Amino acid sequence: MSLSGIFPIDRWNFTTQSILNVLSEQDYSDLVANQSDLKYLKGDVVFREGSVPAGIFLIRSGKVKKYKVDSLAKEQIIYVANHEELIGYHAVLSGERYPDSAAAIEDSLISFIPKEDFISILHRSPAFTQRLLKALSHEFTVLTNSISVIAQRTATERLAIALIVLREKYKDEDSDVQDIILNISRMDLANMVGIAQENVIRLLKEFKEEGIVETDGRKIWIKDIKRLIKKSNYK
Amino acid sequence: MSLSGIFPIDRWNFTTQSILNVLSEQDYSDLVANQSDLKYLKGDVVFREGSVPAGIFLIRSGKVKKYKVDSLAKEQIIYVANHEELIGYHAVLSGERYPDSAAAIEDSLISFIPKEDFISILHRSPAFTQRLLKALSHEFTVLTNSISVIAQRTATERLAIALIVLREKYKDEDSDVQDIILNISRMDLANMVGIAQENVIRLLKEFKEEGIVETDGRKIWIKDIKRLIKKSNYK
DNA sequence: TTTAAAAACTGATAAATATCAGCTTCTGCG
DNA sequence: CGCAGAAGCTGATATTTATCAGTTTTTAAA
Repeated sequence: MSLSGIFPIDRWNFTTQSILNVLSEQDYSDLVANQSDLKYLKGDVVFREGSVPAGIFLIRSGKVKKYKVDSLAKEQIIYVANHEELIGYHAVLSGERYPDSAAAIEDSLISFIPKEDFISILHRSPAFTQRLLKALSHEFTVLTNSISVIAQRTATERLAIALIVLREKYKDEDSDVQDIILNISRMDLANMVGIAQENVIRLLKEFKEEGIVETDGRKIWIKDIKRLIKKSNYK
Repeated sequence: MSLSGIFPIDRWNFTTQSILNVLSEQDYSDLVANQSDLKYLKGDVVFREGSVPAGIFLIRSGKVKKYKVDSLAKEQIIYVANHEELIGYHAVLSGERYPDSAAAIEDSLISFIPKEDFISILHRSPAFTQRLLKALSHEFTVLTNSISVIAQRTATERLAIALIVLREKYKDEDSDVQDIILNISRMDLANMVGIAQENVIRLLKEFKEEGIVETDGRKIWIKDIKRLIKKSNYK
């Protein structure tokens, strides 16, 4: 799962994608018995920091950003969740309010599962519980990684890392196209990397001049992943 | 548990301190049956990033920093664990190598519990598993918080927050002294806050001139927690 | 108690990043 | 299609933070 044999991409992704695989057919159908499917348009909020969780969300298709909003209205994106990922379950498990918010960054189809059903399956299936423990522990690795990078790396390195991670998320499984197109705003990029939006633009320009990326309007093509990894200065 | 009714201190602390309370007497004694107590001197490494976990650690007394070392040998402190806290269990649960390192920041007494015993109790006690799920979910809140603050706040605000959080950890439960003394090096502070050590010193000087802290050699007294919270600009 | 190493501290300067104001280009909607 | 609002872009400047090259103080070991 290592990208180009150098960049440890698995340290940047949660593994919630396969969580539900450990459920028996019966357990799975019980879990989703009362689910409701909802369409979210780009920008729509799924849940908001500080509110009380009523259940968990399973992303059927699309992409969702998890973020915190600072007192000064500055947004920090913590993670971008992909299709098949589970979100919003931490707060249910810890019995707290949501510590972050979630919003669709592209049109998404998301199933809502009431927390009672989630908890009931959790009590019934030790395998599911074990799988969740494993997933949460892996998340710890991912967040730990993020803290260290945000605190210690330069803006250029951080942007490079963000692009590498996003490339993986935007890679369509069944196509072998080399140039992956990222469909993400400069603003969202800035909020992932923790720098000003203007600086994202300037750094992208730099990458463009070096042939690492190409842009057309708001689209971003990754042209040279090898040099992007070099830019990221990873390990 | 809210500090001065303003600063949400619980968002900065893991809740592993009470994890073992849910165990029955039998389970607890089985868990610690093969434990070995070890003394760690200030600076001693407990485990190192990248190594394979053989068990978990229970801090009996003292304080331990969890940190990542960057490629350029820069250290980022992720968390400071206090007595009664459990560390090193994520890697056991996720089946990965340690994603971070741990080292004593003061002389500590730490019990090592073999991973087989930990996992066996985990399988035996659903209450323990639930408690761990809860703890891990809460950790998610704490790390999320850290990411947002490190990425978005100024050095002054971050240092203020670090001091508030440390004050809580250095507060002796059975004394009602107002001035809490922090026993932490400027370097460790710098590595928590993600700024240069020289700037920690300059900011501390500023705080000193404003009567918020006092220092004597490497000791730091928190004199005015209210103004420190104001400095942190929290919420 | 002396002393060498480590940690704390200082001022000057360099580098990185943010902010601001304005301009241009996209994009979706009537 | 045309148009308004949003997003992208640019250059100048301000601000923040890091780096460097020391000096002083503290600590712990001989």
